[in-house]
Amino acid sequence: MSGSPDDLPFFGDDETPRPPSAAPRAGGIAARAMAARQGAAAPYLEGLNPEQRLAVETTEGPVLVLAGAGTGKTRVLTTRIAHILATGRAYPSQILAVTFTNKAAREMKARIGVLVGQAIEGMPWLGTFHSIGVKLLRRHAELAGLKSSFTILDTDDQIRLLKQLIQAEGLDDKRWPARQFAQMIDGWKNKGLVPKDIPEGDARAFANGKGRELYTAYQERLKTLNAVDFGDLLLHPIRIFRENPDVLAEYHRKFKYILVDEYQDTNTAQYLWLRLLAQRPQIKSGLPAEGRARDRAPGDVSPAPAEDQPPQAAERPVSENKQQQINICCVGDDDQSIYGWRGAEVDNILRFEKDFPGATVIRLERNYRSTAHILGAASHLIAHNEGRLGKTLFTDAADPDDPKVKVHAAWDSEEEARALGEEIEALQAKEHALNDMAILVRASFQMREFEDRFVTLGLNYRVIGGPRFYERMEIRDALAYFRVVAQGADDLAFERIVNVPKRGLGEAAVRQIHDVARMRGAPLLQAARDLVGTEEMKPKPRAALRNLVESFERWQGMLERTPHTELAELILEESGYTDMWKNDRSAEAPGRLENLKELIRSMEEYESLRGFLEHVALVMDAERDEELDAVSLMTLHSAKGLEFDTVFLPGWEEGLFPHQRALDEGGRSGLEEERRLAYVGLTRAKKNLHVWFTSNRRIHGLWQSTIPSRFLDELPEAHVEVAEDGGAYGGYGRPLGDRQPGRPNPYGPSRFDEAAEVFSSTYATPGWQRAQKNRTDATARNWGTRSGHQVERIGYGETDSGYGAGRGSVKGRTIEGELVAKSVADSPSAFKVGDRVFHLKFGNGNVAAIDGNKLTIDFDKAGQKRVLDGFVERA
DNA sequence: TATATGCTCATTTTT
DNA sequence: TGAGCATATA
Repeated sequence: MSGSPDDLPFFGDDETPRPPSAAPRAGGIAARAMAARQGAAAPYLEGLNPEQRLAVETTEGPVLVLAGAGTGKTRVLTTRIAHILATGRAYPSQILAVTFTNKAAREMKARIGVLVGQAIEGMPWLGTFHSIGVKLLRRHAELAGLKSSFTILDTDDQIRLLKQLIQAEGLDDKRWPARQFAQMIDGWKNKGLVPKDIPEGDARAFANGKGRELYTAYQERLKTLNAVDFGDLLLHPIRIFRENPDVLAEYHRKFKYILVDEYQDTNTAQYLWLRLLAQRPQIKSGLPAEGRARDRAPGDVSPAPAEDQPPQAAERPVSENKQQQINICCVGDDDQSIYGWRGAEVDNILRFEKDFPGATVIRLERNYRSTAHILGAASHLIAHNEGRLGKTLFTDAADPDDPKVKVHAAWDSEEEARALGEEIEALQAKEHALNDMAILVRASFQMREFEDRFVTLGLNYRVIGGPRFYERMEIRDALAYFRVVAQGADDLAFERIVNVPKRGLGEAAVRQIHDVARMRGAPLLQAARDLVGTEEMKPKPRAALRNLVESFERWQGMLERTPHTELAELILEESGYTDMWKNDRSAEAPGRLENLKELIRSMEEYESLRGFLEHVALVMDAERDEELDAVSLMTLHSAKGLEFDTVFLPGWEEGLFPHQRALDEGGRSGLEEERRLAYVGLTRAKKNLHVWFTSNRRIHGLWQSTIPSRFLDELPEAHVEVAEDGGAYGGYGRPLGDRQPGRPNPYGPSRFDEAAEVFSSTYATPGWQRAQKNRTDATARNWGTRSGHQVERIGYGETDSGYGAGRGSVKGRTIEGELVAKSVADSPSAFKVGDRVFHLKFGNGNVAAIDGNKLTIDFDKAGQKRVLDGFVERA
């Protein structure tokens, strides 16, 4: 982002835009532009299908491209930019292109580079919402009461700050956790709400009604720290635009084309931000934000969010202003909106045509990724959602040999992992690269079982997602040192490392520094410097502090003349930070030292320490090792945008997927988002798709029986088959003997023995049928209600099959508003200590202890386990 | 200041 | 169940 010519002069390069008719410069673009104008298809247009081409060539006016999974979305976006440039419609700096992730931005830059050649000097305004926000804010910082050198706080800093504020208010920080409040603030900022705008109900909900005060105090504190959080990167520009029409007008003049990737993921703040930039006189009549009824969960009685208020004056189109038309093009897929829980408003994309009257809507439905079976399955599933813009993916590349989508059953998660591992090994034997396979789970706890299994098998795997490099403790500590050196006033950074490694500067010392800082209105480092010159501190801490302050001064003095990697290394050495880990005997210590080395290495790419810090604040991703051939393991969320030849989707059980919490908290729209998540999962696969479910899963340490996900039932029979290993219980792994032959399988052997048959006829087990019935009976209106307490016992031995069972009070699980499972805790346990019992998974054993419906059993073979009494019977 | 013990919580995650 | 956090304890 730095170093582009656009950074320095204010609007420098496009004060005098080249008129479209000007003679093109010799070279790549010009030649192509000529070609384009003369009607000969420019080379970059070749190979586009008609819809894609239309999306590329409809450069004027608002355009919405509904790009289904695997339909060449990125290609359209990049080609469109190339086209705009090549035909001389705009300079690179007149195009605003926003993405959500750095990865997407990087990819786009690279691809445009390839299309256009090096004739352009990069795209200064191609980046994430946040990186562009930083850029805007650095230019106009003073209008937000900041200095342009402001620092960007991450979540960790944010939480520490909030905690201080909560304590300063005299509130109990356990009753009112800073983390939770940080989330609330995020939520407000996602909606574009500053303290005075937040709904009264929200304001009261936190800290004995002090929510609003705390939010205000937080914003003030940020200002004094000359800092912003991620949300501010959008909010400040919005406010600046609203309050300074002249500034906004500059950008209106500047940006001729706006492109937005993943529009379905935009939140309200991003929407407002975009609309400010893209507003045109035409919008005047249909003020978009009005009368927008958000889909709410029943029972949500909080007042309408402020986003429903009419926009403020500054946003209103200035009709008399003869501004140029700004052409906005949003690309997205409403069916892949899976981030509602973090503020994304699917509504933004659903409403596009109203927001931008006269918009051209182009659907990309030709899929280049998956087989017809996979597409058929995905399309059929997603068709169960209401409120879609509607698309149906198709492919021309149908091959009769393509395998159908396979559904597999497993007894429990352990067997699921084992069977899946075998499947992978079998594929590997058939020369399939592990890199082409992925396991996509709903929740990260599911990964563990696979990891364990793969370790046993010696199968390479990689976890995508997980804790990020820059979030690791040692990295953040190191960065804090660098921050203090580069920006002496960074109090949060200073605080983080004053006593890391331990220098005897405990709570008391820090308190003292704080007091001085507050009294003088100076940063902590400054205060510390003053403090060591006085007698106020005890000798020991004073010496330690003096040493630290002097070190910082020394390092700051070296900042300009020492190569930054060298300086960084020196800082970590001299501060004792490296030694701290060298002396640490714990298992992670070597890894942490390795990470620190990696950090220094990664700094080499940057020109200076400051440049590096700027990058780090926004780019939180780490590269993956492409060399290794390994199976990818990740959540469904992190799989969006990726594709693999073979995809495994384990854990398709009610309660896990769709996740119970999504159902409880999100109601119908929660379910629909889960379904979109399933759709995302299915459409990641190019050739082979395997879906799994188990009958038993351990939740919070207790074994629970589960029923197959309703999503399985929403897959079309024509494209799905039940895997031949379907008798997985017997087929894979567990020897029959383990299962006590002759004993009736309490949970219903039919499911496993006749899996194939069973699946094609809606999983004809008793439990499933009952669930089915409940589902049919329960109307959609019942969402989220607690009424209709229907008691049911599933399986054998008075089993409680509900998630959350065994937790004491309310038991059972809601399926579309009906309780199908129930507690057995109300009734005294049918067992007593010493009873001989049998358990399906663990075999025979003796009851060692009883706690409500939870039994501790000493199993003959499996050792001591805790299980629900519903899972055992008398032996 | 280091270790022990208790308590709470348990989807998804970018910037 | 078990991880992460916070307080208790010596």
